[in-house]
Amino acid sequence: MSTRESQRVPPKRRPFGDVGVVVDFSAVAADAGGTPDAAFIGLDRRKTSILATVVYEYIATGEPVGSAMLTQKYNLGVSPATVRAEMADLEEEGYLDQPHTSAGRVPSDLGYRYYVDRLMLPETVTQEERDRIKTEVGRASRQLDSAADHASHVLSNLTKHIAFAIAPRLDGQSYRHVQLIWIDVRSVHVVLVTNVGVAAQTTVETSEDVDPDRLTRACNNLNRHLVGHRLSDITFEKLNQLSAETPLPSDLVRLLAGLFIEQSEAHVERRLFAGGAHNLLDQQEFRDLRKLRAILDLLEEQRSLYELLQESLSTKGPKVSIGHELGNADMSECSVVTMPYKVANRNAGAVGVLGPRRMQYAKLIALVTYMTERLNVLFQGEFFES
Amino acid sequence: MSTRESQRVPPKRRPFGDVGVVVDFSAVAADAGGTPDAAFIGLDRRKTSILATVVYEYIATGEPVGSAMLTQKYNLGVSPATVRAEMADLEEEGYLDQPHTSAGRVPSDLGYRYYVDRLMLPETVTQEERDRIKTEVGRASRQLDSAADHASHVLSNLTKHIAFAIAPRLDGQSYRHVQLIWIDVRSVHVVLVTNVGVAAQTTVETSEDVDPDRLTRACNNLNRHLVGHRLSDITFEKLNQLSAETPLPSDLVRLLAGLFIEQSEAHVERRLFAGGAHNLLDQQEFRDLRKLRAILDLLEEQRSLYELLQESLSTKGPKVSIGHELGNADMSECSVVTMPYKVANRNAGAVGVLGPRRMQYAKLIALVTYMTERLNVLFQGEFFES
DNA sequence: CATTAGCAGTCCTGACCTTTGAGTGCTAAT
DNA sequence: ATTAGCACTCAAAGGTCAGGACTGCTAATG
Repeated sequence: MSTRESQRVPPKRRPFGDVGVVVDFSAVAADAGGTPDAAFIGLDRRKTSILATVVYEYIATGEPVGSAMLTQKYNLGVSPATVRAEMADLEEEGYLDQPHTSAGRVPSDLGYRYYVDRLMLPETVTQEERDRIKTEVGRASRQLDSAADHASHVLSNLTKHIAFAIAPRLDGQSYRHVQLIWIDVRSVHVVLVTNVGVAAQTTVETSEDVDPDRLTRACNNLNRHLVGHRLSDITFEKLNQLSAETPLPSDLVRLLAGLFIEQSEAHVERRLFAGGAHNLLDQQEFRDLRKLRAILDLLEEQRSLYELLQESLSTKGPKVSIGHELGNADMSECSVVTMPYKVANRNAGAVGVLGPRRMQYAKLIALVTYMTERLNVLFQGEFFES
Repeated sequence: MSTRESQRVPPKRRPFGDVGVVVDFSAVAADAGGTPDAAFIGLDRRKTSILATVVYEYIATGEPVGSAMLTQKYNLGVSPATVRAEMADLEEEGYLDQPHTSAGRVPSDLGYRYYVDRLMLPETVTQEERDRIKTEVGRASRQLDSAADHASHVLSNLTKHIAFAIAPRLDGQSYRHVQLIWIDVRSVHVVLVTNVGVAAQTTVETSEDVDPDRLTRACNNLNRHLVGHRLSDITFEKLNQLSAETPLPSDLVRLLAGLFIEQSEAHVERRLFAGGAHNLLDQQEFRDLRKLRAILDLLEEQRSLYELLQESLSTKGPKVSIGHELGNADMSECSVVTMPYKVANRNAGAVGVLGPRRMQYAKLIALVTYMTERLNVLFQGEFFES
């Protein structure tokens, strides 16, 4: 029925084509794959198309979209009145919202969700984008933290949103080498190298005096005994035992243990990298300073972002969280795209992009996906020959 | 005359006392030291007092200050009309501005300058502030970059403004130790330790294969020959010469040379640490999003901040730059307080605070000064026994 | 009977006006 | 020299109003 309708009127311009819209009345069915109707759970074709068009248009313009404008701009082949009726239904069913009685419609969380899950067409990453990501990740070389740092920077630049990343967990990695560098009698610099690169570097103030020679011996001793072990297998007891042979300051042993094992809680702020907050200023939805504030505070605090990425660790592909799905009132006008990356074939970290709900989901998914692919390559293997 | 005036009227409250203002009609003269009139270049006593009060009040409230309000709140002992006349003079002479005909007065750059140079009373740092700075600087231990990073963080938290710092220059420091850590055949991790701590740590991708044993020998060779040298004395030629004995990949030699010598240009972004941009949101002067934008872009770019700090390297005490003095149209509504810190008794880095011109100059100077004192202590000496 | 033209109704937006009040500069009196 | 008094200015806040972009409803229609 509706399909016939849209074909009957000879389109003055290719329907949707001019504006690059992702879906049209007939195309939707085709895109749905084997069972066309699978795409339309709860919604008939025309509703689906209208929903897609509304979401697409709203993402593009940021203005509530009205029926007249829609029929005209997208050559829908039906009258505004019909579109209005459909929109009213879609609102009833919760896919659209109306800011006020005499305004157009705006997608609801559910509307965005439906769009993301079933309607939008995948986007690609341009060659320039690839290049920037590749070189930037490349520059991070084998420093695990720095990779996350670079990832968040380049992603925020490319997306013009806030981007964030966590450095890889260490527990899937294996011990290669620890270098204890004597700084002075009361401080030691520690560099931990795993099978994928430099995993940690930090300076400890010790409460006992340290002798340089003894430090070297202890260091050799550690390396002799621990090389090849998975970090998560190295217990505090084992370290203590090794330290008994060639004594190390207890602070140092504790620190090492912390590096190898604890990992999770204490290091939130050290492991999360975020950037691009200034991009929020360009988003019309954040012209309200209080909303802006709320988001910036969230960033500052880091906790929420960290948890978002942690959650995504257990997923496989990209994960989109829309508005209230984020479970945080302050973020109810935002969406987040996250995706885990692997170290030695195991999810070990994640990157994400945070922006207004009105974001280019497909594009961001493509970018985030490509970024994780590069990180996967960076971290994929054993770089040591052993 | 004017002094008698102010004494004739029995003050209902201690003049200026209640609001903690920094100066009153008689006090100004006293504070000026030996030659009282030295403080009043171009301005008589009463004008000076009024200027001081206007600046103080404006900094406190952010509202243009009018004559009536001033006489009343500060018990000046003269009538609003008199104050008005004086204000008109002060405006004439360029110390005050008037946003519009029917508004009160606002300090001009020149007004702030006069206030900062001659009128304001020094502020102190509270015990809490001391403690926070001390512990935070302490946590940085002997990592030079991390000290700058911590400094900018804690300063931005304490001041609620943007704070920034540059990591110390290396050229005054002397070589203690380089650790070359073999990561894989094509990457090496480099840790440079100087007489004050860990000065650099970075990973290089080499274009030639690296043999671990040879790397160790080369490393020992470097250390044997270079220990004790000032970094600025280590030339590219010398490195090449050493590398001839025990060959190192040319990339690595270049990197080392860069670490020791080049320092200045290439590393801007690596050496500047800034934080606290979100604090701008609370400043009423940045409610205009475009101004906010301009400042954030500046931050992003880093160049300007870096240059500000570089300039301050040649000064001794705290340096205050007000509005147009900053020489940057985008910053014409901001002021900056900077101060250098020393490494081994030589200016080697600097910290700064950036905020609206309407800032608590005395307080910020106190905080910045204390911060540099702590950094000086951290970096003051030779921590090695040699 | 799904669709649609027509229409009344809603309500945001922006332009324009008025009022209010804080603050000024001038002047004449002290 | 100082100040009380006064007319004047101008930003900010509030109120009114027309315009316009929508809507939902209804009756007509192929």
